[in-house]
Amino acid sequence: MSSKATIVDVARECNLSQATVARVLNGQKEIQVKEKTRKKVLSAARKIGYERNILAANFRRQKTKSIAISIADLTNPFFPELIKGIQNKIREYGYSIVQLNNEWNPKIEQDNFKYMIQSRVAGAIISPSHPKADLKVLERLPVILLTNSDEFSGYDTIANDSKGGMVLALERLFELGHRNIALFTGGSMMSAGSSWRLQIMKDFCSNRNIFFSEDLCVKCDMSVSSLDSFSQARTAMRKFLSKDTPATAIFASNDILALAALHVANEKGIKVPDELSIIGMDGILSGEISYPTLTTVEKNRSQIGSLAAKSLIEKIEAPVEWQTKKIILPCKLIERGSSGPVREKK
Amino acid sequence: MSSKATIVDVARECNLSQATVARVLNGQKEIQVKEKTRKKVLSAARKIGYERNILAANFRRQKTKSIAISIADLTNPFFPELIKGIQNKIREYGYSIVQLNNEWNPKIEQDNFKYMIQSRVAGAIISPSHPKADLKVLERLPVILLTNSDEFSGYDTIANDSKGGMVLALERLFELGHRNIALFTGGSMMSAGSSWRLQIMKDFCSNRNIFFSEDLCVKCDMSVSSLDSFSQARTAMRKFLSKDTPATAIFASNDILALAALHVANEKGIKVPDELSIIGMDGILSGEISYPTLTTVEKNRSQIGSLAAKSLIEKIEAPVEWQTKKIILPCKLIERGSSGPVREKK
DNA sequence: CTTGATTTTGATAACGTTATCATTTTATTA
DNA sequence: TAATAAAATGATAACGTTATCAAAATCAAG
Repeated sequence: MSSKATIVDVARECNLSQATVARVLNGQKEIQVKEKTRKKVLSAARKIGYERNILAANFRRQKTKSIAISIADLTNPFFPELIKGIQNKIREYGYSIVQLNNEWNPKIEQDNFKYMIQSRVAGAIISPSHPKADLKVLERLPVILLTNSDEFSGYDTIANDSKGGMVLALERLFELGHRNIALFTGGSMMSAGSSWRLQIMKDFCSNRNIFFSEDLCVKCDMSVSSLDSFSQARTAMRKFLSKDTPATAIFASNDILALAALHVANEKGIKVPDELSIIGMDGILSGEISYPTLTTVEKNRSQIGSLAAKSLIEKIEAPVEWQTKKIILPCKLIERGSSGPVREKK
Repeated sequence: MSSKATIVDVARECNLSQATVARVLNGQKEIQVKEKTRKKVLSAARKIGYERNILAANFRRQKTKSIAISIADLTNPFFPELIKGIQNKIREYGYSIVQLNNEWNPKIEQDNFKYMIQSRVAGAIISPSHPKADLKVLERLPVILLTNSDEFSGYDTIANDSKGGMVLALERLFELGHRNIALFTGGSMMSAGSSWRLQIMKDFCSNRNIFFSEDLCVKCDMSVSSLDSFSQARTAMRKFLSKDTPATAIFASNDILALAALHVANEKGIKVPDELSIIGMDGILSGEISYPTLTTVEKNRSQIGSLAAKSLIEKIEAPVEWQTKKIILPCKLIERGSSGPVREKK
């Protein structure tokens, strides 16, 4: 006697039609059934151990209460909190998460898209693994993209205002008296590169009339593994320091790079922040427990997740036409131990 | 003309029975159909844009190709890599992941268990959120637990040999000349506490005939948030140092605690590892990028995930009786920058 | 060519729910 | 109380696949 009891069994047990039983057990709104019969049904259901067969329900409705999350790599510190934000939001609405990772492999990503369609997920939240990810397959599926790339016009997107965030950090460093600011960037998988960051840097420096040279701009190879990136950034930092640069501050385009710079500074006995200020970007855990703790431009991943989930569910359940939305969230500067006022170099 | 084409449509298109079409399109082994008809079916399917309806297939079979992962908190650095390991393994077998988090809330955990049953997942990998988690609902579901708690006899379990790992660290410290080793433990959600660690410590010290006192044993409150735990552990470390302890080394039962100790040591100008060796446990990313990098007893989470997935799939697809397995994986000592030979204190 | 074995194909009944009507019961009003 | 409206329940047809068995086609051997 496994969990085989069906709605029909319950109906037989309580002498009611299966339609009525269905209304009580799986009906949307609690309307349209008498309290007395409801009780009768519920007790019968409990008695014979009825468990709803979601498979049958999904099949009949031709849709599920699942939403797919497609990301490249869960071990990227960016994602877990994001997914947590999504999870907490969708739980309220009774949806569950199908987790799809692609390890930066476009082929796997494509397969995952196809799977979403075939398995009739209700919608998807996608962090495209490369700027030209092919979303054609997903035509009719409600989708929210986690990106601010221009490549995806016509899609709903949510992302942080990285440009604004960068300016936030630069302005703060300026305020603290820094006039020689280095820029560490990593050409990531997603962004076509670091060109826009360089542009912002140039603009910023010329606006404030402060020194800038290409020497202050360090390009680090970003790998798919945080650890490899860290190691490569350390090498870049060592090389940078060997040039005896006049920089009193570093802005790094992500926390891993910033922590690498911090690590080498510690190694070389350079006092942070007294001799060198470092600001990163993202707000990962490691930056909160490093020594000193890392000042960073935080991207509120939990909030992004939560908003993405909310938008997606609205889109899924929207009765009428949906207006494409592009949400850009401001970043927040979190000042911790790695930044401070500039000090004269002896 | 949405993705409505069914197997019947394909059958009509190519003048074959739907049974034959089904055999070609969704049949398990490629046997039992002529090459000529196979071609005919495939081209017809492509022509009218047939997409398999997994919902219908799942319903008919009364089972899915999904496996559930139930954990407490995805932002715990322990889990992402674990899930990655699972994901990579199950992809080979065509399964997908339903991700269920419970935020340490037993009620949510229980709901998640129920959902697993109702949605007919093929199996589940569960990290119980507390030692007495109620698994009765899951009776007939193939399940692998990620725990080495004794509470779950009769279940398949996989976990690292934490006890052996701890001894590994202690022995190494002894080898390096340390004779005053402090123990930092955090009463976690799962383990009934740190009592067994204390016991191992006592045994170890008495075996080697080295000094031990309760003063060398520091209990830190572990919170659900890594950051809170970190902060509480820092307080504990400061208090510990204020007692001017003779300890030349610290073994911490997890990396967050170890990093907190390291952080305070840096703060106080205590040279690690010259004046103080610190060894943690887990092998989280933050320990690889801290300054100095953290020596730790690594739990290979990716391997655990991969093994759990493999076991689970074997169990799911096992035609006959399944023998309950309890797998305990050895830990590995990763020596990095925070440990070294003892040095005479002046 | 026949016969029998084997491979390939066809016809059709589930799976358990939800949705759509039709029907009955109850409530409301004149 | 009759007539009507409203609420509650019942009967039943899908949804698209897979599984089972029966039928037809092909092959092998005498």
